Amino acid sequence: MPNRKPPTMADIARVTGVSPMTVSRAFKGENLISPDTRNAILEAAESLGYVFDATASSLRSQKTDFVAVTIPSVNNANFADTVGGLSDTVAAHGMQILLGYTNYDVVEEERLIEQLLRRKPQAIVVTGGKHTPRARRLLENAHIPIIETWDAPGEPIGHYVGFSNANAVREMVDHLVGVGYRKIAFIGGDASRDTRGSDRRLGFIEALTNHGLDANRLISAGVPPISMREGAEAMARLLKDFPDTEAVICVSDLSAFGALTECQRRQISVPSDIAIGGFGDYEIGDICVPRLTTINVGARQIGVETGRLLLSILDGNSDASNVTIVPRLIVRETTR
Amino acid sequence: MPNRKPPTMADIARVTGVSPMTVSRAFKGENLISPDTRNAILEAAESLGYVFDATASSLRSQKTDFVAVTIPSVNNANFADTVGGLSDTVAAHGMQILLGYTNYDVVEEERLIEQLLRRKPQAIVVTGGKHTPRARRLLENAHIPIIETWDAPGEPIGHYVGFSNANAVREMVDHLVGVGYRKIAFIGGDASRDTRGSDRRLGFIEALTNHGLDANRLISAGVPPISMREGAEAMARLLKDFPDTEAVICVSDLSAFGALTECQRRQISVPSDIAIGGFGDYEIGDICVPRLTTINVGARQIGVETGRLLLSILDGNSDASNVTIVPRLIVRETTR
DNA sequence: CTGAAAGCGCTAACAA
DNA sequence: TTGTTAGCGCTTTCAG
Repeated sequence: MPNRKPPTMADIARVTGVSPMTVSRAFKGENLISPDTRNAILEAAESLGYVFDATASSLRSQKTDFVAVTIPSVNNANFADTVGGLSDTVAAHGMQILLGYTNYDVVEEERLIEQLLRRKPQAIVVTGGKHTPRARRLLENAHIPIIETWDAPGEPIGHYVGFSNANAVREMVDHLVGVGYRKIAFIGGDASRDTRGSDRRLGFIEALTNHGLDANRLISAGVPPISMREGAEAMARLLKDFPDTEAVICVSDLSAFGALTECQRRQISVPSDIAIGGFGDYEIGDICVPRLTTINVGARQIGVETGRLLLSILDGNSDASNVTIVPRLIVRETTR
Repeated sequence: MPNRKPPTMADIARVTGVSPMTVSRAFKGENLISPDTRNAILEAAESLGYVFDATASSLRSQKTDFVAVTIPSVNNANFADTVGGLSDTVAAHGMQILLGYTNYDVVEEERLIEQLLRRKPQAIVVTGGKHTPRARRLLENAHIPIIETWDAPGEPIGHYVGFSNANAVREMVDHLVGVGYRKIAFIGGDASRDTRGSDRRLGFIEALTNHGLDANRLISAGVPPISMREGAEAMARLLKDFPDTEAVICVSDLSAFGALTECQRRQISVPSDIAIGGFGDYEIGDICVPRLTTINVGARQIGVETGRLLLSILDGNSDASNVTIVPRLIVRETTR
């Protein structure tokens, strides 16, 4: 019958005839104790089925090697790419991501941040720059590096790795106007929840206004995140309410693809009858027929840069600087 | 100037004039101490900016409330749905997901499992039923509930919530043969890495053989996961190597959609010239034109059931039983 | 290169 | 309802 309790360093110490401290050193690194002792310890550990207890280590050393991360949704290729880039970058330094989903809701985000901070992460990465006052306070009081991503926040709490969603859309509007489109619409979600979506709509309105064009062709597709289906439904409404629309910008490639399918169902030709622009450069936009004009915001890059920034700060580089991502307009086949 | 060190329960105890134990009880629940004392403690905590230390709590109580989870890829809507369902289910009981990505590699999975076990999770959920011998041993020795998902493993380590990938594809083959298709192909990834993908290919071969049909139209689309683009490339190869193919089953909806776009680019009509079947019932398959015939495996349901099973086991229900998911064939427009 | 002592912040166990 | 004592398993610190 196997022992009820899992072995500890003390058990290994006893078996090997050394002190627990030596066992600890054996696990910590290569050159802290003699190679022979170390080998004996590691062998004993393996044969006892020892598993290092990160909880005890964390408590004593006050280092968890956790990085807390909040994203709006699990199921979004853009945020998944960011988390992937971040995870790969920090995992190389032995750090673990602690992930939570806000469901595009700042109240849920506050609850989540509180939960995550109890785990004593070494740093926290949040998506977006809008938080409840209490969430802001919690973050400020945590005394760990804080990185806001996917936004260039007006008042950053700590650092940020982001870009201006408004400017990105503005660039697309400028391009569309430049090639001759005048009656341009926007499909996005309800304004209140998704701040990045709102910023994109704002950029759209400002850009059209700057060109002296009407910015009243705004279709709300429901509560974020906007699905492909909601994009299709919004396109149906757009075609009904503003049948003379020449081009439409969608809040994401997913809704843009949905809008494209609606056109296909109605034998409306894209881009000759109507042009479509997306946002986010998802895989689908590069393969669908016709291929989607979109904006690449370097989702994975955001994660990688966030990881680098964070490691640099934790490394004592206190004047590590923010990263501003420059989104790239990618003109493909859904616009002329 | 603010205090350097964050406040502890001892600090709250001092301020409130009670013992640390009473403070601990105040955070634990409603009815352990008098309401007045509790309120005073919670107020003091808030004004001191206290944050509960889950690390210390975990060490002392030997309960981390972590659930470790390994999935092949961050960026896959099916696995994201599973994690979402699991996360929602266990979060209601105060548990936190600890997520890791194997990149479809059992060696990476082994490394990951070792890392995750150091955090002393209460349970571990792995995707798939194939592991390295050492990974198996680590899991068995962990003495926590183990749940294998997305597969009905031949030799389960602990519990499982899964289905037979082979049977699911078999069902689709039976349907296709039933409606008259005879020359049927399969597009999938390299056999070695993705065991679920291999099982699907196996099911394909067995089913065709059972019907007395040739099962030699096998196109390998590269290293898993197979992207939309790789699906398109595989379709191009299929059309070249086996131009008289009547129907093709793809290892996932993503590759199926890619295959569909390749047909669209070549003015090949689906399903009249060639039929396409997918796997996984991703959102895209329900909105693309024409809509994709596919198999729904209840990705989110797998997560929810896994969460329930796990909570039931942790609740002391030692004879909690495995869950076998029944995949549903969804016939839409890409097959006749 | 190795060891002894102490303690990280919390809570189990027992006592009042 | 509240308090006291001890200790979870590791590592910091200091000493050899």
